Amino acid sequence: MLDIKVLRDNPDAVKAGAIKKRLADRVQAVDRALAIDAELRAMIPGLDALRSEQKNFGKTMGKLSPAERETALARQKDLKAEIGALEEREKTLRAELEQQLALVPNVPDPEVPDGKDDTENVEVKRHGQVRTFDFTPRAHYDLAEAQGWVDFLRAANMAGSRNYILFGDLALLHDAVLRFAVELMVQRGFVPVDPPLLVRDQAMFGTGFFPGGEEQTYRCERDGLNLIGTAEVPVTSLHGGEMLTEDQLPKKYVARSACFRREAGTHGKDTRGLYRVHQFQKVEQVVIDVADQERSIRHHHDIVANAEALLQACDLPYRIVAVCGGDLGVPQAMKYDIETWMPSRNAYCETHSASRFYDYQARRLDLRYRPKDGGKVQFCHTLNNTVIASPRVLIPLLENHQLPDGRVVVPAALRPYLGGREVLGKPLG
RNA sequence: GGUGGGGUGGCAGAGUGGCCUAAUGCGGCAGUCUUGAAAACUGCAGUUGGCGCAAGUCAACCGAGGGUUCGAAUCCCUCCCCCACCGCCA
Repeated sequence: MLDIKVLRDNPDAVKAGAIKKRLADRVQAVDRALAIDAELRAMIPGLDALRSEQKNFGKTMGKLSPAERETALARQKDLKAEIGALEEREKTLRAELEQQLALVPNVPDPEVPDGKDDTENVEVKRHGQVRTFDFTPRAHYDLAEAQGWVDFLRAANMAGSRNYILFGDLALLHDAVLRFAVELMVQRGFVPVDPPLLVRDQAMFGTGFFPGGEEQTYRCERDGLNLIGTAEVPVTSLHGGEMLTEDQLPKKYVARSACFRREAGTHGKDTRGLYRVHQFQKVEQVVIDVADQERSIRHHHDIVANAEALLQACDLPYRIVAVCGGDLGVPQAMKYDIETWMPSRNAYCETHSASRFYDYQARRLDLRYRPKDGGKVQFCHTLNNTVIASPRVLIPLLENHQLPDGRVVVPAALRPYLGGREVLGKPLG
């Protein structure tokens, strides 16, 4: 949610932002919001004056003669009807304003590259050597199935497509990388959180997933609850509705959680293997801090660096892209994706997504703080980034670290989580 | 699931139809005193919106939404949440 004042002062910039995000259909929400705002502001002074008159009546009533009292009461009746009608209109307008304002996307920062979709994201950094194989490397699904580490068929039978069952060492590796990720973040001062996975609509709305993301979300209709697609939702909502004090900030949280995504509209895309699945585990980092653009940008770089540290510790080649306007979501002001090299796909593929929102989420969540210097109450800034998502990260781990015989080398950083083992699997024929 | 008690400003906590324009305390800010700090004292101060260059001024807000009333923090209804006890249960 943007401040209505931003729309008033700079409607063209807000509209240009929506167009840069390729959300042209939401441009009209700006004009609608402004029209409603104008009507509200035109009627409020009159309404306030009437309410003022009504309110003052109680003080004078006692001094009136019976006859005067009669006329005064008649006037009060009129006032009541008049105020009632105006309040009805005000209520409708405020609801509509809220609705339109909720549709207005956050304005992308100037540094966000122009572009229509993820093919036009701009690489800003590349790290690590892409491995060249002197044997024919196996794709992770072939390798894992041959090792008896994964079963897609039985998973599909019991749960439908885009599901998987991990077994044995791969189940352990999955857990190892997640545990490593949590510990790394705890070392870096983040507070571990184990949040609810089923949340109310307000949390989905507050983080900007609703309206718009309903189709991607599993919903428990009879309880009115939604399964989270990322721990960003409950963790960013953690202090929703609260008034924090500046000395409580920044809040840095790390949450490991299961994540659920319907992947509607992706039929036929990435159907093979562990890349695009309905349920996965993710370690997510969330930062909540004061309303300071420069600090937000610094946090943004920090949370990217945290993810990089993890990938480097796992000896995985990756690159960072600045996500272009057309690939940016509604609530983000700027986003970096980290893409890790996946030999079977012969490409760098998204494994991390680091976003900064400024106060867009905080406004929707009513997440505020009181500045130290006694200044005006402010909305917080929020950011988040993946630390690791598995099983997706198992793809590069298996494929980049495979041996010619189908065994897999464990990166040194993960060995403590696997009983010190350096290699997983048995030699394949 | 059942019964009962609650939800008031940053926090605690008074307030059962009209001087509530929400007491009081804590915390916060400014000042006096002090080498500095603490204590003490004095003053300022809720949030949101409208109008205004500003001082200011008007309105809304007492968990959410409806209702009764000339008038609601206060009475009624629905919902949400918290606490206590009982039942069931991982």
